[in-house]
Amino acid sequence: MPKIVDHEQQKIKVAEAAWRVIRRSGIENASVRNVAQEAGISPGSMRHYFSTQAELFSFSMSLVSERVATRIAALDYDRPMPEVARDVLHELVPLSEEGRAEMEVWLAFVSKSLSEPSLHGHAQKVYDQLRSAMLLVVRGLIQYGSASKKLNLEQEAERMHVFVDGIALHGLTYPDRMPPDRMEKLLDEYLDSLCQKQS
Amino acid sequence: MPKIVDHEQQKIKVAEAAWRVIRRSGIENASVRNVAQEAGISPGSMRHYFSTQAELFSFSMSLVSERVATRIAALDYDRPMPEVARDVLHELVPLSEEGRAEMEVWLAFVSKSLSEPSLHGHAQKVYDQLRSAMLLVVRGLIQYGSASKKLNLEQEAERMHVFVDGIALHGLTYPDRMPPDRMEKLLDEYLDSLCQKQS
DNA sequence: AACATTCTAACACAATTGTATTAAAAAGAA
DNA sequence: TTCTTTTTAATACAATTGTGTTAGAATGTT
Repeated sequence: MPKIVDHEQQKIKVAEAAWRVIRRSGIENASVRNVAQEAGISPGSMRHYFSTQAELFSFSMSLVSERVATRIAALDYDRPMPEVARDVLHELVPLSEEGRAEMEVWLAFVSKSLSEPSLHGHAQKVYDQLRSAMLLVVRGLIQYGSASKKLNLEQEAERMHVFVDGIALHGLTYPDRMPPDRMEKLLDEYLDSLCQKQS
Repeated sequence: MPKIVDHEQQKIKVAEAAWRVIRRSGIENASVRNVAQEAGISPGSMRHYFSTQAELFSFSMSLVSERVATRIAALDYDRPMPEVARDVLHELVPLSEEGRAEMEVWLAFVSKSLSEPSLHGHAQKVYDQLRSAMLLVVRGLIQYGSASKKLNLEQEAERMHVFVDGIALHGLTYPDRMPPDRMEKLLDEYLDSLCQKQS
């Protein structure tokens, strides 16, 4: 039968090329041709994986959230909850170069989703997943006994969500003012304050 | 002499047209022609005010921050500090339709500034101005006596900055999950907690 | 009313865009 | 080796892009 190329693998390769173009030149320069060139294939060939630019964007956006979700799922949860919480939050903030790349691209897509209905659904889905993750973290801290049982779960999760995304945004857009060690410090102090509220 | 048109006023008119295009169709569709049409003038005529698209973007971005700054400066500061603080933070979050419009555009520009060096300087300048505003608020709350004198000024201002921008980001990108009344509640509770820390 | 100066509008240009079509190349199964 | 099917590459197309140029309209002063 035919030449067998891992179709999915190829799509990932192209999507990652799209990421690089978006980081380097902005999403408005992520044209079919530019992305294809970055991926090292011909534009006509790329159309075989993504018949439209919208598909490419949708897939590329999903791949970002999938990567982050995979990394979080791969964490070691067999540890004291405060440590786990710390690691989870660290994955949601651009501490490493890899995380930074993903989040720069993510911000570009979220920003585009404001005027691009086809991307809006995914942005919302990830938002809800993140909120669930925050809920798990807060609940875990309480059950573990390090945070007060009187905390309002949803309220505390919402605050955590807002705070973490605020840090991520600052880390992305003002890396000089908000370098990785500063983000870490803010997160650690935040978790400490959460755990030291009187039970 | 010549036909006298308020040059500055005209530039503002064009910039506001650019905002509308950006909100409606994204910054990648804010072409010279589209913006000119939205402004009700001819493209060639627009080039008289902005000889290049980069100039238009730079001016439009600055106009956003200027508007917000003006509104904050126009607040009544002759009141108890907690009230003033509340009003200041409320201006930094998309509570009204006008505020929402400005911040959607602002996010588009900040996102673009990641890959557009010509916009990056302004984003950074506004960041520093915001941080100063946060410092003023925190200092004010402490001097007024509603917040503890033991608070670390810079640290508390940084937290406030992160928290407020997180709320703004959520309000922008997920207005269903984070409607205005929820933002207000988060801000109010945050200020309350700040003021109730033991002195 | 005539003039000087600014603004306007239309067109031109090469470059790039998304999408489509089509013929050649590649590669595993027979 | 031969064949079947997928992947590739090249080209085409109309539309849109940013930026220039240029001739004409508008307007307030003299």
